[in-house]
Amino acid sequence: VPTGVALDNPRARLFEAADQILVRDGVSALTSRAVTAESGVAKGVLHRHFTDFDTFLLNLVLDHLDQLAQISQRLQVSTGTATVTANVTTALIEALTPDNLAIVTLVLSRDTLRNQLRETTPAGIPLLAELTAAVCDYLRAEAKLGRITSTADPTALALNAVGTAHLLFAGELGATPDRSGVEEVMASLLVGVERPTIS
Amino acid sequence: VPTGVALDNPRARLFEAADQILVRDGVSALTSRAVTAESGVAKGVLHRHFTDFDTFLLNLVLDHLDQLAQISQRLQVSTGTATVTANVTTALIEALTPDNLAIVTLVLSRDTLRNQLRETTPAGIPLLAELTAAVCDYLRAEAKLGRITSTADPTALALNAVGTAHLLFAGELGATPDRSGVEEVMASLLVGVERPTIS
Amino acid sequence: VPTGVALDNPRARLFEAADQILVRDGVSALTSRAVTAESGVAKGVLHRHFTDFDTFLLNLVLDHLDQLAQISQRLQVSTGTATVTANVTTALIEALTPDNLAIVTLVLSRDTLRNQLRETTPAGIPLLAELTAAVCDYLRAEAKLGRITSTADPTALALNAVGTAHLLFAGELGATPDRSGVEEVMASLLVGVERPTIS
Amino acid sequence: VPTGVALDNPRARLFEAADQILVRDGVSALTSRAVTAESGVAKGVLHRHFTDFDTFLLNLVLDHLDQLAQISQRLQVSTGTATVTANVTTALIEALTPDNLAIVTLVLSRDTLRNQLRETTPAGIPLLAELTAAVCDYLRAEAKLGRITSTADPTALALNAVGTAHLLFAGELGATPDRSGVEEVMASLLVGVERPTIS
DNA sequence: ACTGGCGGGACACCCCGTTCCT
DNA sequence: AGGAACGGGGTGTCCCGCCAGT
Repeated sequence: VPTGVALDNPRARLFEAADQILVRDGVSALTSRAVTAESGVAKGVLHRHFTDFDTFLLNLVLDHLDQLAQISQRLQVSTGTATVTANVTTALIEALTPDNLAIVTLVLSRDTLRNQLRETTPAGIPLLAELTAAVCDYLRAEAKLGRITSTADPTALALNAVGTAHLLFAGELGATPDRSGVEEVMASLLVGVERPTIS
Repeated sequence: VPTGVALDNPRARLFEAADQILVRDGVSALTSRAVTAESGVAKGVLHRHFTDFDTFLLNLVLDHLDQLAQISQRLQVSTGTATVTANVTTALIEALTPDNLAIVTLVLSRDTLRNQLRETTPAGIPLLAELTAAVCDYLRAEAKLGRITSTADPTALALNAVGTAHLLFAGELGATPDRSGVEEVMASLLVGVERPTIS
Repeated sequence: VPTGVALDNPRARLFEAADQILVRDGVSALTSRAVTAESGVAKGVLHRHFTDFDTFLLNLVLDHLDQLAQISQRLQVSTGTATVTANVTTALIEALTPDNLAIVTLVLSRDTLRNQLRETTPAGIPLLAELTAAVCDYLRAEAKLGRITSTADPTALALNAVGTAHLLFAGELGATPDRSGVEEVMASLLVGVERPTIS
Repeated sequence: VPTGVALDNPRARLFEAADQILVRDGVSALTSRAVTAESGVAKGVLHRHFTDFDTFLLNLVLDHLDQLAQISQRLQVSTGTATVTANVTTALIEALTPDNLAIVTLVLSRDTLRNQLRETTPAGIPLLAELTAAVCDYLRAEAKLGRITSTADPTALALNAVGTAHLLFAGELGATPDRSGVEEVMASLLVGVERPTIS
């Protein structure tokens, strides 16, 4: 049943559909047909808005990178508030959603995709590298405020936090672990580093 | 083209070929044809030794799990020798080879494979979960010897070490990072935990 | 791009565009999109003036049949003038233009189109059958005038003339053969049939 | 139901299937899938034996050209036997089968195909041009035997015979016209040219 | 036991005819 | 009138599993 109406933000719709497929059926189920079928649009729509399916995937990752940038910004803004452990925990939970974890797996499993992302993420695993950098920046800011000890290495701590969280979150299948457990792990990570805020 | 000649240990040859393909071309290139072609063998050979390509992949992972078990054992044996940092570093470098990292990605990208591995690895990411458990056991043993503080949480430390190392190793593409860098990161992880050995 | 302006005789414009496409790019290039694009018109215009693309094609052929009817009439009017060979040659050259030859190929390659034309052309190949009938009528008229021998079979001669000319013209690709060559062939065909005009 | 047995002359099977499709369903129905389905063969078989579907079509035409060459040879061999009219009629009926007529239409409707055939058939319509040449050669041979008048132009006569026959045969849809009718037309064509054989 | 062709399915990409909102 | 979308189809390609020969 052909309709002459222009779709409302087709890119976003396709991205959303791709996310649902990734989380529900895994990376191997993410085909162009599956995306268009999931979003209830014609096959040609994808190729009208993206030159290639590979290009679509690349933009899908970039879209998630944009969302991650917003989380990073919120983390940065939270500097000096609450506790360092809480702030980092919040950011990790927000960042390592099933969507984003699936995106990470997608990038890892598609070499061409990863190669294309070498421009935005020259080193490390896309998304995780950016997240690590954001946590690192945040810790550096907290260090300036004196909320973590100056002897702590922000780079190592960030790598640590993200690596641990990734292992933790990716281990569960689809289900996000509850906040208290994550916070506990993060606290043990930052023990001896975080200073109690003096009020 | 000779026929009828029995191959010498075809399973090992196929596994080796699969590893080479994984490291060289990525998980998406690991097809049954690629495996048989890489090992210079007819397509039918794979199906004579494995009922299914999925079964082949499962056994490939199990093969790597066996190798990992040997590394774990060596780690356990090293208890009390050298330094904790050095021992953990050695184990991580031995365990997180490009081969094994590719196997991890392979498992993550193939849902059926991961589901089949739920029997051997009920929680966590296959290979990484086993590695974490091994490190945890090792740290517990060191704690008994008093080489790490009794207040340290071996589970959290192990998760930490493996998560960090995975992020570090998987970030590089194919190239293993040099030992000194890894040892540094592990040292910062174990700072305040590892006690200097009293001689 | 002005909108709302009624096109000047859109049917003729579309037909003309179709002819250009046929001659330039061949029958396989004659799609609805090509026609509207060639005539610089929106895709919907074609369907506003024709219920169907098949209907458009049918009317395209009928349009050429109309033009052919005018040629036939001119041939009939020429009875008694000049020479029979010259008159037939003129009609064939006028009729078997690259446009019309492409239309013949179009009809031959589209079964539905040919079936629809069974009403106007019950037997033979559309356009060629009509042309043959016209030549036949003309020859009969000349026979009445005594300009060709009464023993000649006009039907066979007409079939002959058109068949030969079709082979000759369709062999060239786009280029119409020069008149002298065609006249020569027609003369050899009518040798022993055409009587020299007694003045 | 896969069978490991190598197909018996797959090219011939595919050609035969293509012919059946052409005659039954027309040129527009001749797709690669239709060919493999008609011959009861897997899709990949066509691409295993031909690099391209276009290449397949080219070879299909060349195959028919080969068959035509055999007919031409039989015509040449018949020189001096029976009557010229009978021999030409036989050749035309054998050559202008529904198969070959469909092939002619196929070539006319596919520009790329025709362009590729410019090497074998530089001028004229493929198959018809070769047939015309064969008839011309035959007539020349008969002229040497004195069975047709030396004043007759073999080239024009051949063009005439083939053009007329093509019009006649292609006018019928699928059904070959009966021999007597064709022979009558050919006789009228050769009247005044063929000399009665003196016994 | 190994070899190599086949069956069948899926996928990306592309084109076509058509509808219909803006 | 213009242009986006739609559904269907076609091609080339890949991949896995299978099995008759060798």
